[in-house]
Amino acid sequence: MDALTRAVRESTDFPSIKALRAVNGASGPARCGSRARPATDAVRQRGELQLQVARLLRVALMTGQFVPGQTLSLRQLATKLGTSPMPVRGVLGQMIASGVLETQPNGSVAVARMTEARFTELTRVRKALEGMAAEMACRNATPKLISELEKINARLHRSIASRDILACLRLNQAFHFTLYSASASEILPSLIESLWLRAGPFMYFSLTAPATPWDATGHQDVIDCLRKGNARATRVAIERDIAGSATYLLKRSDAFRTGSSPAAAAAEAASSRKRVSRR
Amino acid sequence: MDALTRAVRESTDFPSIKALRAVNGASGPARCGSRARPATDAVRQRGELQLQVARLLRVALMTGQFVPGQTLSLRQLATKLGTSPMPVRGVLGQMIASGVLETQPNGSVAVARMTEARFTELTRVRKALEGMAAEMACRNATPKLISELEKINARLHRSIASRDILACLRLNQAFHFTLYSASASEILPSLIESLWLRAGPFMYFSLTAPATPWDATGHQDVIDCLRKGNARATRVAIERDIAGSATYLLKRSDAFRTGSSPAAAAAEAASSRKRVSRR
DNA sequence: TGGCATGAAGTGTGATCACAGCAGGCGATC
DNA sequence: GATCGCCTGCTGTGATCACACTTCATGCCA
Repeated sequence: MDALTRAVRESTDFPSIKALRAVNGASGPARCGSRARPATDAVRQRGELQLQVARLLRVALMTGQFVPGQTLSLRQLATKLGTSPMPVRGVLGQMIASGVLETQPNGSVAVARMTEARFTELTRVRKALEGMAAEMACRNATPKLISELEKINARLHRSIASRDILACLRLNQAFHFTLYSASASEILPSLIESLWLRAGPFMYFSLTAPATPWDATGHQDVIDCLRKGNARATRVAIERDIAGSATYLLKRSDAFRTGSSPAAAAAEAASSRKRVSRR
Repeated sequence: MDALTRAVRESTDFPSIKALRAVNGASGPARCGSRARPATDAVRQRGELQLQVARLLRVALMTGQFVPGQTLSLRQLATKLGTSPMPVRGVLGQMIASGVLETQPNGSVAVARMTEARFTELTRVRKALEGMAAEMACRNATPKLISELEKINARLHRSIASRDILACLRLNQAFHFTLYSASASEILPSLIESLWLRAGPFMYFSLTAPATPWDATGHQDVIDCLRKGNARATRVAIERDIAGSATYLLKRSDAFRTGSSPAAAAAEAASSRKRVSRR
C-alpha cells in the first residue's frame, strides 16, 4: 500500500528547475544571490523562482502527476525541483488558501479529494463564472479570437481522435481560457483558474479510464454563437458545454472512490498514466 | 506627503500577537519551539501564528487601517505584530495570490487600488456568487437562522442611527456571511470572502466621508424572502442589496481618486478614522 | 549653487537551521 | 508471544541570515 503511493511519487518527473538554470557550477540548491553567479544569468529575477515552482506545480496537477488524496511533502518537492523548500512553501501555502490543496489532520499537505457533492457544486459555480466570462468575451469578440478558437478546436478534435488524453485536457483548457481572456476581466480568469485547478487532478484521473473520452461538440456551438455576436447564447453554450462534460464525469461514478481509498487511487493513476504515456 | 503616509502607518495599532502570547520572559520574537516555553502555553499550535496574522490583517483591511495604494512592509508588519517576518510573508503571499494585495513594479507589496471598472466588475461577480449562495441558503433556511439574521439587522439599524461606520461594516458583513454559511457550500463562502476582502479597504474608505451612510432596507427584503422560502426571490433580493450599496458607492465618484493619489487617500483615511474613533 | 555619484537603509526572496509533533520500526520487558 | 516504550526519521513552521535590488539622502565636485 505504501509501496504503491511511493511508486506514484517516484514516477512524478518534473523538469528540474535546477536544470533550467544557467548555473553550471552549483551542485546543491543555488543560493539566492550567490556571488559566484555570473551576470549573464538570465533566469534569475525577482520572485522568479516561486513563479516557476507555481507553474510546474500547476501543470503537474492538471496533467495528473498528482492524485487526489496524495500527500505532498515540502522537502521532497523541493529536492525534486532542485530548490530549497522556501519557494515551494510559498506556493503550497497559496494553493492551500485557494482550496486546491488541503492540510491533513496531521498537518501534512495533500491534494484535495473530490466528492460528488463538491464536484456538483464546483460545476455550478463554474457555470456561473465561466458563463459570465463568455458573455463578456462575446462582446469583445474579434475575428482573430474566433479563428484562434477554431484552430484550437480543430487540434482538440484530432487529439480526441487519437485518444491523447493529455493533449485533450490541455487543448480544452486552452480553448476555455483563450475565450475568457477575451473578456478583458481582471478578476474572472484568476477565479476560474482556481476552480479548474481544484477539479484538475480529478478530471485527469477520471478521464484516464479506458472509456471513451467526451466529445467536444459544445465548443463548436460556442464558436457559432461568438460569430453571431449573441452574448446570451454564448453564455448558454458555455454552460451547456460545462454541464455536458460534468455529467460525463458524473456518469463514471467510480471516479469518486479516490476519496475513500487514496492508495488505490494512486495505483490506478500510476497505471493509467503509464498507459497514456506509453501510447 | 511622505509624512502623511507615515502618519497613517504609525496610527495602525494592531493588538500585538506578542502581547497575546502567554510568554512573559521572551523579549524579542519568541522562537518557534523555544525550550524556555512552559507546557502551559495554550496559544501555540500548528500554524497558529500564521492564522493569527491572517486574522489580524483581514480585520485591519476591512476596518480601513490600510488604505488602497498603501505599501505594506513585511518587516514593519512583523515588528508591529511581534513576530518574525516569516508568518507575515506567508499571509501576504496568499493575499497577493487572491488579488487583495498587489506587488508594485519595484517589488514591494501594496493594498490593491480600486478603479471604477474594477469595482463594477467586482460587483457583478459578487451578485452572481452571493446570489447563488443566498439561493442555496434559502433552501436550508431554519427559523434559527432567520432570527439570527433579524438580530444582526436590528443592531445594524442601531449602528446606522448612531453613525458608527465601523459597526455598520462589521454587522453588514456578519449579515451576509451568516446567510452564506447557511448555504452549506464548501467553496462559495471562501470565494465570496476574497471578493469582500478586495473591496474592503475601498468600502471603508469611501464610507468614512461625512455623507450619509446607506440604508440597509435590502436586508429586510432578504429576510422576508427567506421566511417565505422563496429561493429565487432571495437571490434577487441579495442581488438588489448588493447593487444598491454599489450604486451608493459609485455615486460618490470622488472615492476612486485613491487610485491616482495614495498619499491624499492616506491622509483622508487617517483623518476620517480619527473622526470615527473619536465618536 | 546645480548636478552627479556614492553609500546607507529598507525592500522582498531564498537558504539554512532549530524545534515540536507525528508515524513507524524495533527491541526490551512482562 | 504480546505489549509497552523508546528512537529514528519524517513532517510543517518559525527564526535568522545572506543576497540583489531600489530608494533616498548626503556629500563632493564642477
